[in-house]
Amino acid sequence: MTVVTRFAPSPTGFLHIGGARTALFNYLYAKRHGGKFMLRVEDTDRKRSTEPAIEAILDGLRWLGLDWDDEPVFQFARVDRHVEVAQAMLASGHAYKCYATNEELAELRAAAQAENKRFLYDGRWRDRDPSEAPEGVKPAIRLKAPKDGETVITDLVQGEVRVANAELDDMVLLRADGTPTYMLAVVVDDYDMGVTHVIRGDDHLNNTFRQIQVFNAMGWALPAFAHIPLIHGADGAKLSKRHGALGVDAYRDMGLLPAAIRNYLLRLGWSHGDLEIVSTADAIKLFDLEGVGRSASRFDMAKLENTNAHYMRESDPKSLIEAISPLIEAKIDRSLSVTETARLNIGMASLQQRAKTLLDLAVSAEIYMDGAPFSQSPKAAKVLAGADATAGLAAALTALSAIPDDAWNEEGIEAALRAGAEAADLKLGKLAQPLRAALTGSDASPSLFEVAAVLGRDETLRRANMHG
RNA sequence: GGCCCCAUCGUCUAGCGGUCUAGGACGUCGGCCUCUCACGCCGAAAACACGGGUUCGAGUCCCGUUGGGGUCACCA
Repeated sequence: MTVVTRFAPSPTGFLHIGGARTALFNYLYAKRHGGKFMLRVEDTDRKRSTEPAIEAILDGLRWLGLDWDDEPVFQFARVDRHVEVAQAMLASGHAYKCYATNEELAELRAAAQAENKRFLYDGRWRDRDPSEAPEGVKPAIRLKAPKDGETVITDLVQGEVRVANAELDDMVLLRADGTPTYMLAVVVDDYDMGVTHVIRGDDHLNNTFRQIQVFNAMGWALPAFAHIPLIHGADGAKLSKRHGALGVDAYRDMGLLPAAIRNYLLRLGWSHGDLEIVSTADAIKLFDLEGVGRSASRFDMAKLENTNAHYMRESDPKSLIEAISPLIEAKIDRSLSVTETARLNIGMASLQQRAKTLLDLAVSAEIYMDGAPFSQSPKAAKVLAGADATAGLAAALTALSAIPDDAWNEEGIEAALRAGAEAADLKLGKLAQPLRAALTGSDASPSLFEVAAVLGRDETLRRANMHG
């Protein structure tokens, strides 16, 4: 049997981090088993579903590299089929028409609330003759759910979960206006799409009991279920929009790499011994549902950033330059010159060692722009204002000026600066820090010898002289 | 509140009855390296929620308590 998984977001907002992880797990599971990863847009709520949300979700998945197989299925386009199934259930006696009005239902709900009890539809039309139907009331169609016994979910993550059928009421399959409910639509779509493994957040666990009843009513084989724990915010509460849950686009804007997000999300709730760094290629070989934990986990930005820093270091310098060029251009308000790009090509390897995000990287790369440094950090200013800064800088300048053009490289610069320090009877740091402040406007940067080499003789001396 | 789920360092987790004086990672704090920063390396503090069982033996199995979470629509 070919594995078919699916990610089924409702397009009422952006793709948040929890959805991204659900998609990831579905993707990995399908790939692991050589199956298909499908996308289904659950847009049956016409009031809340929006086109921009659909785009945001699709873009988010694409950006994360979670490409789906086949065309996305739009649930709303399948209403006829959902209605057809509801009618079949009506015909087979697994469903019935319910003429209870909204007012009646509201009363029941209020009564239940007054007694501090949960509202359960009482099945008042379950066995009534249709001839008793009131005039002018359009019926909803409800599932004739089993009243006795229990419904059991055999979940690949949660184990066996059971509930007494008395706890479940006859849910609505088709609304009075003839539109299908989510509960009906999911089951029909999962069945029609040949979904073999339903991997979703465990906020759906309670829905699963009812969905199983629909599968049973239709005589359809059950897919395997795997309910993965939710991701909570740093405070332990559910990650909600009000709680600062962000769309994946926000993480992109923070300068995070998709590979890093995939790795972080994978490890959030899944483990394979002590493995921490797992590429997606490796994850496809290793991912299993047994490795998924059963308790909710908290989202930890610091660890995500650390993972991101790791992937930054591993990245191809060219791809990073491509990624940050637009950011730098926005900052300097012009295109990068050939010289500047050339400097980045040489300097990137060590810049990327130091950045946690693309944003950091773009800022650190500014030192290689013409006209930089664009600002001076307080610490750099302090270094330059120090008592021995002038002497150090002068010694550095003397040493630098004496370097012939053909020796202007990392080794040559280092040799000259070290010799200059010795000649002036100063520690290397006494020349290096003021020079660094002058060249970069900061007290921290890649190797000074490298920075000077990348900048070239003229630009280096120009910057150094501004403080000399 | 009913029902369901969960419970190891601050966080993510390893652990699937004895090898646990509980391991790894992030973070934190020291130190080394060193032209600064970062990387890297070395080291430290830091956890089995509680109470009962079962067992020769429990972080690991069972029950309860407590705590946390989810869910209770003619939303998805």
